[in-house]
Amino acid sequence: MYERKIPLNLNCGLDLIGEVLYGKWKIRLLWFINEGHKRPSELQRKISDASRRVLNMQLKELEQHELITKVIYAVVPPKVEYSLTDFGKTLIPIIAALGQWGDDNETRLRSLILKENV
Amino acid sequence: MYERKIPLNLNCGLDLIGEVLYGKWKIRLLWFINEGHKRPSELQRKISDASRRVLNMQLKELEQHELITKVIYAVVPPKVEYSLTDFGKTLIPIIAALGQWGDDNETRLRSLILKENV
DNA sequence: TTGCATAGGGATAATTTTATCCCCTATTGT
DNA sequence: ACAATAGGGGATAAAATTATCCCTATGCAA
Repeated sequence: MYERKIPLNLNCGLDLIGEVLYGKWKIRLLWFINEGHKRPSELQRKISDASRRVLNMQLKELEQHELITKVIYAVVPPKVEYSLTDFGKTLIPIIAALGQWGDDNETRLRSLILKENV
Repeated sequence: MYERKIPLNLNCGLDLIGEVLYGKWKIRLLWFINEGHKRPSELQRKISDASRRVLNMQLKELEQHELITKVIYAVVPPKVEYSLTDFGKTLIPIIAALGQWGDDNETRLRSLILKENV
Protein backbone atom coordinates (compact mmCIF):
# COMPACT_ATOMS: atom_id res chain seq x y z
CA MET A 1 0.00 0.00 0.00
CA TYR A 2 0.98 3.59 -0.19
CA GLU A 3 3.13 4.91 2.60
CA ARG A 4 1.88 8.21 3.89
CA LYS A 5 4.28 11.03 4.42
CA ILE A 6 1.85 13.39 6.01
CA PRO A 7 0.42 11.92 9.20
CA LEU A 8 -3.27 11.27 9.44
CA ASN A 9 -5.23 13.32 11.82
CA LEU A 10 -7.98 11.48 13.55
CA ASN A 11 -9.07 14.04 16.03
CA CYS A 12 -12.80 13.96 15.72
CA GLY A 13 -15.66 11.97 14.29
CA LEU A 14 -15.48 13.88 11.05
CA ASP A 15 -11.90 12.83 10.53
CA LEU A 16 -12.78 9.23 11.21
CA ILE A 17 -15.68 9.00 8.83
CA GLY A 18 -13.69 10.87 6.26
CA GLU A 19 -11.02 8.22 6.38
CA VAL A 20 -13.45 5.52 5.34
CA LEU A 21 -15.68 7.49 2.96
CA TYR A 22 -13.22 9.64 1.05
CA GLY A 23 -12.43 8.08 -2.24
CA LYS A 24 -13.95 9.09 -5.51
CA TRP A 25 -16.21 6.07 -5.86
CA LYS A 26 -16.63 4.67 -2.38
CA ILE A 27 -19.97 6.17 -1.53
CA ARG A 28 -21.42 5.08 -4.83
CA LEU A 29 -20.08 1.58 -4.32
CA LEU A 30 -21.77 1.34 -0.96
CA TRP A 31 -24.95 2.68 -2.44
CA PHE A 32 -25.11 0.27 -5.33
CA ILE A 33 -24.16 -2.68 -3.21
CA ASN A 34 -26.97 -1.73 -0.90
CA GLU A 35 -29.29 -1.66 -3.90
CA GLY A 36 -28.40 -5.24 -4.63
CA HIS A 37 -25.72 -4.87 -7.26
CA LYS A 38 -23.29 -7.22 -5.72
CA ARG A 39 -21.00 -8.48 -8.41
CA PRO A 40 -17.94 -6.57 -9.56
CA SER A 41 -19.05 -6.58 -13.15
CA GLU A 42 -22.41 -5.14 -12.22
CA LEU A 43 -20.79 -2.43 -10.21
CA GLN A 44 -18.52 -1.63 -13.07
CA ARG A 45 -21.47 -1.24 -15.38
CA LYS A 46 -23.18 1.02 -12.89
CA ILE A 47 -20.07 3.14 -12.40
CA SER A 48 -18.75 3.06 -15.89
CA ASP A 49 -16.64 6.18 -15.48
CA ALA A 50 -14.35 4.36 -13.10
CA SER A 51 -11.83 1.84 -14.25
CA ARG A 52 -12.03 -1.71 -13.06
CA ARG A 53 -8.76 -1.34 -11.27
CA VAL A 54 -9.82 1.60 -9.15
CA LEU A 55 -13.08 0.01 -8.17
CA ASN A 56 -11.18 -3.04 -6.99
CA MET A 57 -8.89 -0.90 -4.92
CA GLN A 58 -11.69 1.00 -3.31
CA LEU A 59 -13.68 -2.16 -2.71
CA LYS A 60 -10.70 -3.62 -0.95
CA GLU A 61 -10.47 -0.62 1.33
CA LEU A 62 -14.17 -0.77 2.12
CA GLU A 63 -13.64 -4.39 3.02
CA GLN A 64 -10.67 -3.59 5.23
CA HIS A 65 -12.80 -1.04 6.99
CA GLU A 66 -15.44 -3.70 7.56
CA LEU A 67 -18.13 -1.89 5.66
CA ILE A 68 -18.57 -4.68 3.14
CA THR A 69 -17.78 -8.36 2.93
CA LYS A 70 -16.61 -10.28 -0.07
CA VAL A 71 -17.59 -13.83 -0.91
CA ILE A 72 -15.65 -15.68 -3.54
CA TYR A 73 -17.43 -18.66 -5.06
CA ALA A 74 -15.19 -21.46 -6.27
CA VAL A 75 -16.72 -21.70 -9.71
CA VAL A 76 -15.60 -21.07 -13.23
CA PRO A 77 -15.91 -18.47 -14.49
CA PRO A 78 -15.28 -16.86 -11.11
CA LYS A 79 -18.11 -15.37 -9.15
CA VAL A 80 -17.73 -12.78 -6.44
CA GLU A 81 -20.36 -11.07 -4.39
CA TYR A 82 -20.08 -8.11 -2.10
CA SER A 83 -22.54 -7.32 0.65
CA LEU A 84 -22.83 -4.63 3.25
CA THR A 85 -21.94 -5.59 6.76
CA ASP A 86 -24.22 -4.53 9.58
CA PHE A 87 -21.71 -1.83 10.23
CA GLY A 88 -21.82 -0.70 6.62
CA LYS A 89 -25.59 -0.62 6.69
CA THR A 90 -25.51 2.02 9.38
CA LEU A 91 -24.03 4.36 6.81
CA ILE A 92 -26.89 4.01 4.38
CA PRO A 93 -29.19 6.57 5.98
CA ILE A 94 -26.36 9.06 5.93
CA ILE A 95 -25.54 8.39 2.32
CA ALA A 96 -29.22 8.69 1.50
CA ALA A 97 -29.29 12.08 3.19
CA LEU A 98 -26.28 13.23 1.19
CA GLY A 99 -27.85 12.14 -2.06
CA GLN A 100 -31.17 13.64 -1.10
CA TRP A 101 -29.60 17.00 -0.43
CA GLY A 102 -27.90 16.88 -3.79
CA ASP A 103 -31.11 15.94 -5.53
CA ASP A 104 -33.12 18.56 -3.72
CA ASN A 105 -30.73 21.26 -4.83
CA GLU A 106 -29.86 19.86 -8.19
CA THR A 107 -30.55 22.85 -10.38
CA ARG A 108 -28.83 25.31 -8.14
CA LEU A 109 -25.80 23.11 -7.58
CA ARG A 110 -25.39 22.30 -11.20
CA SER A 111 -25.28 25.94 -12.14
CA LEU A 112 -22.97 26.88 -9.28
CA ILE A 113 -20.55 24.12 -10.08
CA LEU A 114 -20.46 24.80 -13.76
CA LYS A 115 -20.10 28.53 -13.27
CA GLU A 116 -16.58 28.31 -11.93
CA ASN A 117 -15.40 26.03 -14.70
CA VAL A 118 -15.70 28.70 -17.35
CA MET B 1 -8.00 28.20 -11.13
CA TYR B 2 -7.07 24.73 -12.11
CA GLU B 3 -8.27 23.56 -15.47
CA ARG B 4 -9.70 20.09 -15.27
CA LYS B 5 -8.56 17.50 -17.71
CA ILE B 6 -10.96 14.80 -16.70
CA PRO B 7 -14.54 15.94 -17.11
CA LEU B 8 -16.73 16.19 -14.06
CA ASN B 9 -19.57 13.82 -13.76
CA LEU B 10 -22.63 15.27 -12.24
CA ASN B 11 -25.05 12.48 -12.76
CA CYS B 12 -26.74 12.20 -9.43
CA GLY B 13 -27.21 13.96 -6.15
CA LEU B 14 -24.17 12.27 -4.70
CA ASP B 15 -21.98 13.71 -7.41
CA LEU B 16 -23.37 17.15 -6.81
CA ILE B 17 -22.88 17.23 -3.07
CA GLY B 18 -19.47 15.71 -3.53
CA GLU B 19 -18.45 18.61 -5.70
CA VAL B 20 -19.10 21.09 -2.94
CA LEU B 21 -18.05 19.05 0.09
CA TYR B 22 -14.93 17.30 -1.11
CA GLY B 23 -11.88 19.09 0.03
CA LYS B 24 -9.81 18.13 3.00
CA TRP B 25 -11.00 20.91 5.27
CA LYS B 26 -14.31 22.05 3.89
CA ILE B 27 -16.62 20.17 6.17
CA ARG B 28 -14.70 21.29 9.20
CA LEU B 29 -14.77 24.87 8.01
CA LEU B 30 -18.53 24.75 7.68
CA TRP B 31 -18.80 23.19 11.08
CA PHE B 32 -16.67 25.71 12.89
CA ILE B 33 -18.27 28.63 11.13
CA ASN B 34 -21.59 27.28 12.24
CA GLU B 35 -20.26 27.13 15.79
CA GLY B 36 -19.52 30.81 15.62
CA HIS B 37 -15.86 30.86 14.73
CA LYS B 38 -16.15 33.38 11.99
CA ARG B 39 -12.78 34.99 11.54
CA PRO B 40 -10.05 33.47 9.44
CA SER B 41 -7.55 33.56 12.28
CA GLU B 42 -9.96 31.73 14.55
CA LEU B 43 -10.56 29.09 11.95
CA GLN B 44 -6.87 28.68 11.49
CA ARG B 45 -6.38 28.14 15.17
CA LYS B 46 -9.16 25.58 15.19
CA ILE B 47 -7.75 23.75 12.19
CA SER B 48 -4.11 24.15 12.91
CA ASP B 49 -3.06 21.25 10.71
CA ALA B 50 -4.06 23.16 7.63
CA SER B 51 -2.02 25.99 6.26
CA ARG B 52 -3.51 29.41 6.03
CA ARG B 53 -3.28 29.30 2.28
CA VAL B 54 -5.33 26.17 1.88
CA LEU B 55 -8.01 27.36 4.22
CA ASN B 56 -8.32 30.52 2.17
CA MET B 57 -8.68 28.53 -0.99
CA GLN B 58 -11.31 26.26 0.42
CA LEU B 59 -13.18 29.15 1.97
CA LYS B 60 -13.27 30.81 -1.41
CA GLU B 61 -14.78 27.73 -2.98
CA LEU B 62 -17.38 27.45 -0.26
CA GLU B 63 -18.23 31.05 -0.96
CA GLN B 64 -18.49 30.46 -4.68
CA HIS B 65 -20.82 27.61 -3.97
CA GLU B 66 -22.96 29.95 -1.88
CA LEU B 67 -22.55 27.97 1.29
CA ILE B 68 -20.93 30.84 3.15
CA THR B 69 -20.71 34.60 2.81
CA LYS B 70 -17.77 36.78 3.52
CA VAL B 71 -17.88 40.25 4.99
CA ILE B 72 -14.81 42.41 4.87
CA TYR B 73 -14.69 45.26 7.37
CA ALA B 74 -12.73 48.31 6.29
CA VAL B 75 -10.63 48.53 9.41
CA VAL B 76 -7.02 48.12 10.26
CA PRO B 77 -5.86 45.56 11.07
CA PRO B 78 -8.20 43.89 8.63
CA LYS B 79 -11.24 42.08 9.88
CA VAL B 80 -13.15 39.47 7.97
CA GLU B 81 -16.11 37.41 9.02
CA TYR B 82 -17.63 34.39 7.40
CA SER B 83 -21.16 33.19 7.98
CA LEU B 84 -23.24 30.35 6.70
CA THR B 85 -25.85 31.21 4.15
CA ASP B 86 -29.32 29.76 4.53
CA PHE B 87 -28.29 27.30 1.90
CA GLY B 88 -25.19 26.37 3.83
CA LYS B 89 -27.20 25.89 6.99
CA THR B 90 -29.17 23.14 5.35
CA LEU B 91 -25.99 21.11 5.34
CA ILE B 92 -25.45 21.31 9.06
CA PRO B 93 -27.74 18.42 10.01
CA ILE B 94 -25.97 16.25 7.49
CA ILE B 95 -22.55 17.20 8.75
CA ALA B 96 -23.75 16.57 12.26
CA ALA B 97 -24.87 13.10 11.24
CA LEU B 98 -21.50 12.38 9.70
CA GLY B 99 -19.65 13.50 12.79
CA GLN B 100 -22.03 11.60 15.01
CA TRP B 101 -21.44 8.39 13.14
CA GLY B 102 -17.73 8.89 13.47
CA ASP B 103 -18.02 9.59 17.17
CA ASP B 104 -20.34 6.66 17.77
CA ASN B 105 -17.87 4.30 16.19
CA GLU B 106 -14.71 5.98 17.30
CA THR B 107 -12.91 3.06 18.86
CA ARG B 108 -13.67 0.67 16.07
CA LEU B 109 -12.79 3.12 13.36
CA ARG B 110 -9.59 4.16 14.95
CA SER B 111 -8.36 0.61 15.16
CA LEU B 112 -9.49 -0.24 11.63
CA ILE B 113 -7.84 2.78 10.14
CA LEU B 114 -4.59 2.32 11.98
CA LYS B 115 -4.44 -1.37 11.21
CA GLU B 116 -3.77 -0.85 7.54
CA ASN B 117 -1.02 1.67 8.12
CA VAL B 118 1.34 -0.88 9.61
C1' DT C 1 12.48 51.76 13.60
C1' DT C 2 11.47 47.30 14.28
C1' DG C 3 7.91 44.02 15.36
C1' DC C 4 3.20 42.36 15.61
C1' DA C 5 -1.54 41.34 14.31
C1' DT C 6 -4.62 40.66 10.52
C1' DA C 7 -5.73 39.17 5.88
C1' DG C 8 -4.46 37.83 1.19
C1' DG C 9 -2.21 35.53 -2.89
C1' DG C 10 1.49 34.09 -6.74
C1' DA C 11 4.72 30.52 -7.85
C1' DT C 12 6.21 26.20 -7.21
C1' DA C 13 7.05 21.72 -4.85
C1' DA C 14 5.35 17.70 -2.70
C1' DT C 15 1.98 14.43 -1.82
C1' DT C 16 -1.89 11.77 -2.70
C1' DT C 17 -5.15 9.85 -5.59
C1' DT C 18 -6.81 8.05 -10.11
C1' DA C 19 -6.10 6.31 -14.58
C1' DT C 20 -3.88 3.50 -18.06
C1' DC C 21 -1.55 -0.42 -19.85
C1' DC C 22 -0.75 -4.97 -19.95
C1' DC C 23 -0.53 -9.38 -17.94
C1' DC C 24 -2.45 -13.47 -15.12
C1' DT C 25 -5.95 -17.40 -13.48
C1' DA C 26 -9.03 -21.62 -15.06
C1' DT C 27 -12.81 -23.85 -17.48
C1' DT C 28 -16.41 -24.16 -21.05
C1' DG C 29 -17.79 -23.93 -25.63
C1' DT C 30 -16.64 -23.47 -30.68
C1' DA D 1 -6.20 -24.70 -30.64
C1' DC D 2 -8.37 -20.66 -29.09
C1' DA D 3 -11.62 -17.20 -27.85
C1' DA D 4 -14.86 -15.87 -24.20
C1' DT D 5 -15.98 -15.18 -19.44
C1' DA D 6 -15.26 -13.25 -14.75
C1' DG D 7 -12.10 -11.57 -11.60
C1' DG D 8 -7.60 -9.79 -10.16
C1' DG D 9 -3.16 -7.02 -9.79
C1' DG D 10 1.88 -4.97 -10.76
C1' DA D 11 4.11 -1.06 -12.79
C1' DT D 12 3.85 3.30 -14.20
C1' DA D 13 1.80 7.72 -15.87
C1' DA D 14 -1.22 11.39 -15.21
C1' DA D 15 -4.08 14.30 -12.71
C1' DA D 16 -5.69 16.60 -8.76
C1' DT D 17 -5.06 18.29 -4.38
C1' DT D 18 -2.28 20.19 -0.55
C1' DA D 19 1.74 22.19 1.30
C1' DT D 20 5.57 25.41 1.39
C1' DC D 21 7.85 29.64 0.63
C1' DC D 22 7.77 34.23 0.30
C1' DC D 23 5.76 38.55 -0.79
C1' DT D 24 1.95 42.42 -0.28
C1' DA D 25 -0.56 46.03 2.91
C1' DT D 26 -1.81 49.12 7.48
C1' DG D 27 -1.63 51.23 11.91
C1' DC D 28 -0.27 50.74 16.66
C1' DA D 29 2.93 49.54 20.49
C1' DA D 30 7.52 48.97 22.44
